[in-house]
Amino acid sequence: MATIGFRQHDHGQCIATALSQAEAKCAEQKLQFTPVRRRVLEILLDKHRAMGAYDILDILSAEGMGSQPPVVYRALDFLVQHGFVHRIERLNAYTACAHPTHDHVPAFLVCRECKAVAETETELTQGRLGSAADKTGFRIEKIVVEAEGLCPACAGARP
Amino acid sequence: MATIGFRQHDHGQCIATALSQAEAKCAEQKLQFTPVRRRVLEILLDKHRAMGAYDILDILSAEGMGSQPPVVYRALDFLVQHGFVHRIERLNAYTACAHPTHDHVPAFLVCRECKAVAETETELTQGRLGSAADKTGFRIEKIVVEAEGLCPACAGARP
DNA sequence: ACCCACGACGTTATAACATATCAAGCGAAA
DNA sequence: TTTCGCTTGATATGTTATAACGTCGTGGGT
Repeated sequence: MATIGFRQHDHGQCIATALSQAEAKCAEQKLQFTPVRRRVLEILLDKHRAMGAYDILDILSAEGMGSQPPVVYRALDFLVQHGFVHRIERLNAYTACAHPTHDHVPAFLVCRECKAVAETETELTQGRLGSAADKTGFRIEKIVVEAEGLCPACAGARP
Repeated sequence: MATIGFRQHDHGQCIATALSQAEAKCAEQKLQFTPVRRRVLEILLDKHRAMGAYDILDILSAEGMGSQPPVVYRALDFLVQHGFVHRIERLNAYTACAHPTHDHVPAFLVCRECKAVAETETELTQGRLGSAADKTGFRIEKIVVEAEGLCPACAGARP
């Protein structure tokens, strides 16, 4: 299941697995996997694409789970903080993590046409960025890598 | 002048140089380096840090150069498009390019405390991101690399 | 059993960032 | 001189995010 994205897969299974993994991790770390948090993760897994906070909020509020922005932002903060969800800076949007079972520096391929997002991982930290940080005494805590371009489908549609 | 940032330098000189380089490049490519565009670049060079569009707009409007958001966004679009300015996705902010004379994939070190920004360059495009793109048929057009952490000053202030 | 500290959630309001649209000015090309 | 293209002016609105404050429920210490 490496480099998931732009490909077919058993989606019901994929959602169920991810949800139960999240549940397990929360139990283990004594985190509260509350209904709102669970539902937000479920929505992101289900759509399997980057979604804006307000897109998610629309769904939540249609289901009577809170209709104000802070509700969804708090849930997203929690999910991001614990690695279940990543924020795509380029889109101001959020997407479920494709490999939540281990720590990693995620990297994204974002289609500028259809906004589809594929997640992969990157080594980095070394290389020029790391050495620039060392030289200047900068202490890196987090790295964002996002590539923008055309996904196969959109490139095919108008090549 | 590689990896400028978090360091002392002759700032007046640095601004003058960058401005005249921009001017030259615009002349060469028949681009209009209009007063608003010039002033926005100058402001970013002067502050030498990431600034929000509305921070810049405040300054512009105090000087009578247009007081509505589109004015500054249009200028920023122009400057970004031609490589004089970079957008920092992590901050929804903008910063003058540290090496505008050649094409490059910029990478940033962003201090989460004081929002200072240092620019460096990165190889990338190869490595796992490139190979993931190849595998899936994704066509990369642009890459964003941003590291968040603590700059020397802020790390020193509370270590 | 009590209470109280803490974390989550509800709600209002507002801040911050960005764009659509249409009209007007102005210089260069035809 | 007319026309074209690009820049700017101006209004309105859309989108993303957070501040601030109150309430509620749970679980630990007494």
